[in-house]
Amino acid sequence: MLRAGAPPPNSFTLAFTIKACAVVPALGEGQQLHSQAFRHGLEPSPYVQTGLLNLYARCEEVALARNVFDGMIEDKNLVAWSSMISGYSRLGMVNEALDLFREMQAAGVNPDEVTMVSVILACAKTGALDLGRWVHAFIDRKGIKLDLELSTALIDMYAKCGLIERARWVFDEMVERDTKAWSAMIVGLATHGLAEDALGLFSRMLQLKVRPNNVTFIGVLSACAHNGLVDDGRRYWSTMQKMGIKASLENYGCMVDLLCRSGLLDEAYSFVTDMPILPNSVIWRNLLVASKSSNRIDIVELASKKLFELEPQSSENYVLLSNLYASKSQWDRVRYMRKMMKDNNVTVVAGCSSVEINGHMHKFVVSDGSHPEIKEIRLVLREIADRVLRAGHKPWTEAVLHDVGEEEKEVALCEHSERLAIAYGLLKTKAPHVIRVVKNLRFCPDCHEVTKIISKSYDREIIVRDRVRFHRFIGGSCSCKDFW
DNA sequence: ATAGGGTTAG
Repeated sequence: MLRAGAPPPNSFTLAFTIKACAVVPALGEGQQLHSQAFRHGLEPSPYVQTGLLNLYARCEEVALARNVFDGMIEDKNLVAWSSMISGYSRLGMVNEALDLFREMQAAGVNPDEVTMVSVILACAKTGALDLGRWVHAFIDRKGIKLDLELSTALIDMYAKCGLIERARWVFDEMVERDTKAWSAMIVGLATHGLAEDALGLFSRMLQLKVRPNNVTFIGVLSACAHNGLVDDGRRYWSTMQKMGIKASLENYGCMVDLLCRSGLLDEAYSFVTDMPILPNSVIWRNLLVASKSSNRIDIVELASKKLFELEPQSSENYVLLSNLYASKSQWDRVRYMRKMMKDNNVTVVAGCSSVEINGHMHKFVVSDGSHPEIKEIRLVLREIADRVLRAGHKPWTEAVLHDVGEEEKEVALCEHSERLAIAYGLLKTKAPHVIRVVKNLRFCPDCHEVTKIISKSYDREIIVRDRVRFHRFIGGSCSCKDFW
């Protein structure tokens, strides 16, 4: 790396090259620079250290980052704390991020705008609304300035946590807005199914001569897709080309989604086959789901073939196809999918739910017995079942899986991840507390119904929601309407 | 002369 006879690096040259590796990001090259720092005795330089810390954080190597962080024995500065927090946030490790944030203040270091962006990001990523709101209040209380980046992060956080009106409020308060700020707001409105607002905002953006980018168009196109605006969507697609914005894979994905939801399967199919770039698994999956209720066996076969080529290890695809065949009573094919899973050593990854309690996110997966308080949780679960039954409702939803054994089925039914999270929430809070559960996968209308009963019976407001989707589905590909 | 931050489909 370093030529013979070249002048030795100093803390300046090293810091710059490390930063270059961080922005790429290039882990291997960065690590070579790390050993150079050792060799030339430049390790103690705070600039080199924070550079390395940030490099590892951006490479999602949080353990390596932590190593550097812990090695900074002298006073850790604000930049080091912020970098470490952002490393946790990037990985969605919201508890670690917030614990560190608290630790930082205990150490007498005052956070600034940059620190707060990372903290807000962690809340956005995990859907931790109570925490997010607390962090926003903290920002106000400390008089931290809502600059362009922090405002954009707040808009995104509120939108992802379901408070679109708060997101709008932050947006309206901004004195200066760039493409990213507009995009965050437009995407947020689109996820909430507010097409009219999203598209209205987009035209205001154009009026004000702010140039949109491909992310802005993700918002615009998905707004159309969520609301069945096929013609508008097509028009915006050509607008995008006319503006000289190169469509990204995500933009193509939005168009496929638009056509699929509107029941235009043929058109979606030729759109995919005519794409100038290779479609990814999201696109093939969308097409597969859309062709579920059609007679287009050819599309089903091609899409599943592509899916298994692209993601042979993803259980999602096997389950999807297995359920598709089951819905058509093609049991031999269902069995074949099961066999394929076994042969390829694919295991089902369970969905998970989290619940916010006293500033921490507690995560649960289906049938997870590893929680230290699982005994108490199970007692609450039993009590819930009794109360729901007394209210005249079946306590558990029917299994979606088709050939699990009876015993296995019993467990799967009783210990839905969101049910565990609700039970824990009931255990840890007193009426009339709001229990907020975030589910990583979509939950079924039946769960919604049961949740209402639990809510009433325990005098607690219980909100179970999907992590990021807030719109109501329309069109042929999805039918789940009950989100809240 | 050096360091940490925001928008991305289903």
